[in-house]
Amino acid sequence: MYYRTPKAIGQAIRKRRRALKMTQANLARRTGVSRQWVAAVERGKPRAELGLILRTFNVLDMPIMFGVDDWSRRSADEIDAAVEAARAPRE
Amino acid sequence: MYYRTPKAIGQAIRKRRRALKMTQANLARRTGVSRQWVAAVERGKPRAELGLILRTFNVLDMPIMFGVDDWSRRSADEIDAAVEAARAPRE
DNA sequence: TGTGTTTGTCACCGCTCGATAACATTCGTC
DNA sequence: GACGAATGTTATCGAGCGGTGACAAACACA
Repeated sequence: MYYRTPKAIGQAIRKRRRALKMTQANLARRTGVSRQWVAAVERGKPRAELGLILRTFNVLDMPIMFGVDDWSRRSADEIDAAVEAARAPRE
Repeated sequence: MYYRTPKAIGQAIRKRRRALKMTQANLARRTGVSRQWVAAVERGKPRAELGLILRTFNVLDMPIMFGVDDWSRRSADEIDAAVEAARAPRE
């Protein structure tokens, strides 16, 4: 399972948080961010800070790793199309 | 291999970009960001936007997945200590 | 060495971030 | 339904983002 969008990241965070029986406020306190920030991120906030996201991952014990697709079999146009499809407005 | 800090993320992006024989300018154009942004992120910029980071991952075909540690075997204090150790100043 | 490319860094600007505080809404349980 | 907890949402504020343009340093190669 790969995660390519802020929305997917947010859903993963929420799922993991609930699995650990933590509230947003609890997670926020441990991470060192506001409760509102957690709420926004779980709902897919696209412009959240990378550093805070990573700290959230650490608190939830969900470190990331990379899966690498076979680049050589894809054309530049295919890549551009995939990127465009994954691109969301900044809202 | 897990990636827990902005610096580790930046190094992974640079390594992958070079493996694909792309310049920063080339990657920036495909991702839809400035060349300066790519340079800063590769050097570990902690407050970069999540959405732009994910678009960079997509362009480089390095989608992320999560490894999950065994939460039940770790105490809250251990988690707090690990988080504190991983926490970097915003610079 | 000389030339072009790639990367690092800076100032400026418009815009949004995240924290805080407050209030509304939904959820869970009785 | 009633109650408290959890979550969603908004306004305000200081601070920093990312884009642009510019310049210098580092690098590659003939």
